[in-house]
Amino acid sequence: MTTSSIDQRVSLAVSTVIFALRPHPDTGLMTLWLPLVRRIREPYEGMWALPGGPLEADEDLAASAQHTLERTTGLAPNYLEQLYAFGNVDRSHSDTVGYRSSDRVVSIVYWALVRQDEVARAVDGENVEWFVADDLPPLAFDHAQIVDYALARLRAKITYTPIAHAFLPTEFTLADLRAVHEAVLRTTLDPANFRRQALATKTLVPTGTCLQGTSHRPPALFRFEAGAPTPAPEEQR
Amino acid sequence: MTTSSIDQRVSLAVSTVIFALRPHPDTGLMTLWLPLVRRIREPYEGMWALPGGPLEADEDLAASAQHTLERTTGLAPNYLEQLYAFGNVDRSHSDTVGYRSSDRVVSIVYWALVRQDEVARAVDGENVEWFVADDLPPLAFDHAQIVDYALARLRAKITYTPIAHAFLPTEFTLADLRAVHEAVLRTTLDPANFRRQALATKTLVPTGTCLQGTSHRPPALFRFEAGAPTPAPEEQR
DNA sequence: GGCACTTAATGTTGACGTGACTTTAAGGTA
DNA sequence: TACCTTAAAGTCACGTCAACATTAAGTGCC
Repeated sequence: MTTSSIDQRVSLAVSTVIFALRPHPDTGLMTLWLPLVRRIREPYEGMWALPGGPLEADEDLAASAQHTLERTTGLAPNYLEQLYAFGNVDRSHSDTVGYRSSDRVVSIVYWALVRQDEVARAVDGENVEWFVADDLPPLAFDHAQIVDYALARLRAKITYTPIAHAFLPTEFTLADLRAVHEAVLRTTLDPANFRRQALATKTLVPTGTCLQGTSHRPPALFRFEAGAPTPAPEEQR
Repeated sequence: MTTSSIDQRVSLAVSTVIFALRPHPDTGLMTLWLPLVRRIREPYEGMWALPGGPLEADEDLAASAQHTLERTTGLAPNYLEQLYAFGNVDRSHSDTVGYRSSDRVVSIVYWALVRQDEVARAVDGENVEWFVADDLPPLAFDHAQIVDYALARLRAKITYTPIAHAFLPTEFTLADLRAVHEAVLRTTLDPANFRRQALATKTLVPTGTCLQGTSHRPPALFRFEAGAPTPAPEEQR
């Protein structure tokens, strides 16, 4: 039915959408950011793209994502999950740009969350820059759609799974946790109701201590319940 | 950090977990079945495996899944969605069997649903056989885990998304729809409550007609609301 | 010290969804 | 006509949740 054309080969890449929280320069509000890498060769030379690279023959998929991440941005993610495998034939030149790559690329895309303090360690190198997730420049390939999908996934998953802690240090207040939700979902949440829901999940363990040094009633500190951070199905059992 | 060993290459395959409903031979109850293909070469020769094949260079991922499906089982799925990309290095010889394949295989796995009347068209060839999804023989590679994951996904998704209709013809009664849910989830559901929930989704359109020839009150017929059957993210927008 | 101010934490109330169950409707069959 | 079966609609108690109110516990200012 389908005869493979000789001048085209399928190669496999692993890319990652990495989310982090930082204050917005204008508003000062906590906002979702992600690091992008500037392409230094055709196609799409000079444009911004997701960090990624070819899959090495002796690397697991998730390991490949982590290695490229470490190599390009210096980041160690606190949460990593497979997003989707993008592999349509036309995706290299989907933006109607005249570029023609001889190789067809199938990208297995992961999405990752990093802690706020980890962001500080990030290498802001020559060709790596952070952008506001909801206000990105034009991206290479189909990476804009991929980011959209990752954003939708993050926003959906944070509402029914305790992944917000992946943005936070080991000890945090309920206000911290709520701030993460509000930043990700871009809404305000009722503190009282948020508390009730958060405590109902049973994934929060009170440390017994309170945060001191506030100019008001000191909030209780919590820790996230130990437990596997959503293992990939290949690692299950 | 990682030097690719010379004797190993990464190749890409697309496989599919196909679900269909048939009465169980013993109990007569509606049950989940899936077709498997007998392997005719090493590794795992003679064992049962998911239908699949190498990705052709000019084929989209979903198209590849559909083509292999058509080729091996003769089936045309009514629903097709990407499940996961399995690509760990050790997955070819994960069962401690002595087989050694020189190539490493990354499988992009889809899951599919076929209508009951479509199952009749299925080719029950020499090397294709249907099995009860929850009572499978030992499978080749890591396919048993893949099926488990697909089963979990199907059971989770049918509870919050209207995909049950993919098993049914265009017109059906609420009892038919409920029977699908009961077969997939292996439970009994309260008819009255199921009706309320089903109608609340607004995805069911009454045809106005009733099913005749029953030895009791004739049930109303419904049609599924037109609408894209969960497009893959690459096809969105 | 007393008061204003801020956030933490707890309580209250009404709307809504859901599971278990009951009642009525509409056919066929003995 | 009595009876059986399933369809379809209705009832009720319970739990969840958004919205709002109240109390608790600190700081800073006069």
